[in-house]
Amino acid sequence: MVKASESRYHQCIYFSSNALARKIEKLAMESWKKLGLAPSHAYLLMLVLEEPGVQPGYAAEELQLSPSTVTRLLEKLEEKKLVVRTTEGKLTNIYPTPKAKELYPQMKNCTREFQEKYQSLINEEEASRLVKSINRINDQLP
Amino acid sequence: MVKASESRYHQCIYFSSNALARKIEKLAMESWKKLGLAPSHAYLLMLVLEEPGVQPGYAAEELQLSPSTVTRLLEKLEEKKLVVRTTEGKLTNIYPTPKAKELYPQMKNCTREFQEKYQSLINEEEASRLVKSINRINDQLP
DNA sequence: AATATTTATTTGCATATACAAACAATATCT
DNA sequence: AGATATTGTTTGTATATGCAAATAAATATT
Repeated sequence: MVKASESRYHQCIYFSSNALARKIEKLAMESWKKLGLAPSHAYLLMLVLEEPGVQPGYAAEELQLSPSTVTRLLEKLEEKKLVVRTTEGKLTNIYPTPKAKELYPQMKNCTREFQEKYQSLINEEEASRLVKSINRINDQLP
Repeated sequence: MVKASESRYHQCIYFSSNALARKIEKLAMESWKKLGLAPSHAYLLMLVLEEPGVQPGYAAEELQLSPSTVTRLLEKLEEKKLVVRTTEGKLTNIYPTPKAKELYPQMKNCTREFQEKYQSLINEEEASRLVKSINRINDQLP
């Protein structure tokens, strides 16, 4: 693999940001694999575990995903019997199943493992600066 | 939209990097829309225009995409009569069509427009620092 | 109260991307 | 030269994601 800093597009945030996201995604996938969950599924499920009854729209905001993506993720989590949705009028509430509750401690472990994994690869201080900087810029973007 | 810095996952690089990539992708899409090209198609096509005869594997490295993704992008560009592939043995060369060559100046404009657009939204110096920092970390990741 | 507007969620459709396997050709080794 | 390994590309299949439209319910307006 050509180093990012050697690619002809190294100065372009389009490539840098995409490449970073894909690499981090892959790292996260490794950590969550043992539970058979993709990172996005896992984080959504953790949100549901931490706030039972949470609504899809709120989850979408928290996870910075579109509502439709959250619907799709929920379909998968429901198939796996990890959440149930109850609809009252126009509102939907999402609840974790007992199976999901049992999984929670292992999920916390995966989170920790992921943090450890990427902090072993990246200088911790630089990583933390980077995240702050990315967040600041995310807030400036539409 | 909840600010990135207010989301419960604001400290997690998984979310930050994904959110950034999606936002930048959207910004880039706007710039390229007028030519009917998605950003990844556009950058691949520019590479082909700048290095006629380039091979898919090399393009994949430059664009930091997998070879199979490049194949898929090329299929689309071929459908649009913007590139042709010639295969000799196991090697493939990609060439721009005259139609693509005509498009080149407009493509350069889109690139510039995209740069301007995101630099109007983000403090230029901070953006440049961010890109450098992202590249450094990309190089540290597997 | 009837109509119009807004809000929350889901669907239909489309794009982007990758892994693993399949091919296909070339290079290496013996 | 023949067997084996390596390399470059494409396919089959799967995941992730979003936009725009469709639904459906709640709220506001007249």
